[in-house]
Amino acid sequence: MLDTPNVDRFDVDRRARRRESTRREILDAAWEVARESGLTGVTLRDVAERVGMRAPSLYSHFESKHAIYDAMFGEAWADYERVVRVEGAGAPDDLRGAAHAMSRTFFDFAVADHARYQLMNERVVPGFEPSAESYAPAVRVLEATYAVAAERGLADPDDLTILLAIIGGLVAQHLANDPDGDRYERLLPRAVDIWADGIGLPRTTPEKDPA
Amino acid sequence: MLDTPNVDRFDVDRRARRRESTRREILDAAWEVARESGLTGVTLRDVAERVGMRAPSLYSHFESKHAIYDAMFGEAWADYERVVRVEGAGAPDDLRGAAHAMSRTFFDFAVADHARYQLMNERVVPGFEPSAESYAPAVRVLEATYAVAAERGLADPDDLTILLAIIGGLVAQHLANDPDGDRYERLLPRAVDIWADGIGLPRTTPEKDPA
DNA sequence: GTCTATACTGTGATAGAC
DNA sequence: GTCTATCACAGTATAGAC
Repeated sequence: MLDTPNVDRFDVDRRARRRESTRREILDAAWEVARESGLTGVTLRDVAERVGMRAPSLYSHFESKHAIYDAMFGEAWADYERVVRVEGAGAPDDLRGAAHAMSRTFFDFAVADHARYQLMNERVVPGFEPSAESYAPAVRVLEATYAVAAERGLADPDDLTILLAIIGGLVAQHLANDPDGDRYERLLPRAVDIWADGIGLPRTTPEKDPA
Repeated sequence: MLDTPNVDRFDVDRRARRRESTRREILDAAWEVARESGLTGVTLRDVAERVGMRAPSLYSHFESKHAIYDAMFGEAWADYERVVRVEGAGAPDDLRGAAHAMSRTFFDFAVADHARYQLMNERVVPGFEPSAESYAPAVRVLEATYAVAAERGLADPDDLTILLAIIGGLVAQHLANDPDGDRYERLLPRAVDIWADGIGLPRTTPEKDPA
């Protein structure tokens, strides 16, 4: 007795795939609710209803509400990582130009989905802290950003930290004070240039020959 | 009948004072809970218990939980306004020096009480928006800041907006990533100098004679 | 006006039947 | 896996004691 049941590999695959797709549906519904009702406006009952379930059934797929937030967090940063990889490919060789491109990319991504940005970068959900696994893409993006800057001749990594604070500060002001306007978006190029001037980068695209 | 009851002005005063002091006790308790359990960790039952009441009794003094947050919001900005007035009195005459002093003041005030900063400057409480009355001191502080900068020769007010974003960005990073450390505090002077250099302010305290 | 008791609705979460 | 039932806890509305 206690023999291996008659379940071949195909059944296991199918079951795993089905389970994955249910998780996907739940996450899609959660994103939908977050965009409509705000990040903290997400309720399990609302999410469950959109996938044709009762709230407790969600616990078959996620350990808790925070686990759903956690999966969303990882997804958001993975999405941003993809965007950075695509747009970063065509980034200018000079540090100032790269800073402009990077800040634009970040600002646009941030502003496109307020709830997503709050989840990624602000501490809006009371008890939530991302797991190491979900945090990984965020770390990768940051490390890649520092590497890109170093390649383009950034002397002090602290200066990049400051640039990131500048951009984050403008995004925060935008979301808090002028979410539908362009008051802070307009300041973005100026802010980046102030930073570039402030750390002594050359004004225009530098020529290749040093002599 | 229906004569004016025998209540003189003293009784009215005393009652008003008693009412005010009860409000004070409630607000103090609310601040206490906010510092201990986080801003969103404040519950009416917890606040009520600390002032020796039941939760519904708070409604005799505040219309709602948001009304308590609103009073706290106004109080926090009024406190900061007071700090700015005191420390601003001894502010340097040059714009760079004033920027350094101002950013220090703001950063220290922000970091001293995380819950207070979240209430003042981040959108952490789901449905809460400050009333016009509570918002007033915040507006006054901002206007005064722009005035101080203009007096010291700031050419473009947008540049001050950018400075404020820089400081706010550093505070946000501090609170999110290194609340007990000094990783971002250390960057503050450098960030302000980058800004000052970037908008073309002289390096040292300028001398009065232009020739 | 101030406070309490009670209760209503909605939340995340758990237990157990099917 | 999904359900129903239920729990503990939240904010808050209401009625009534004082």
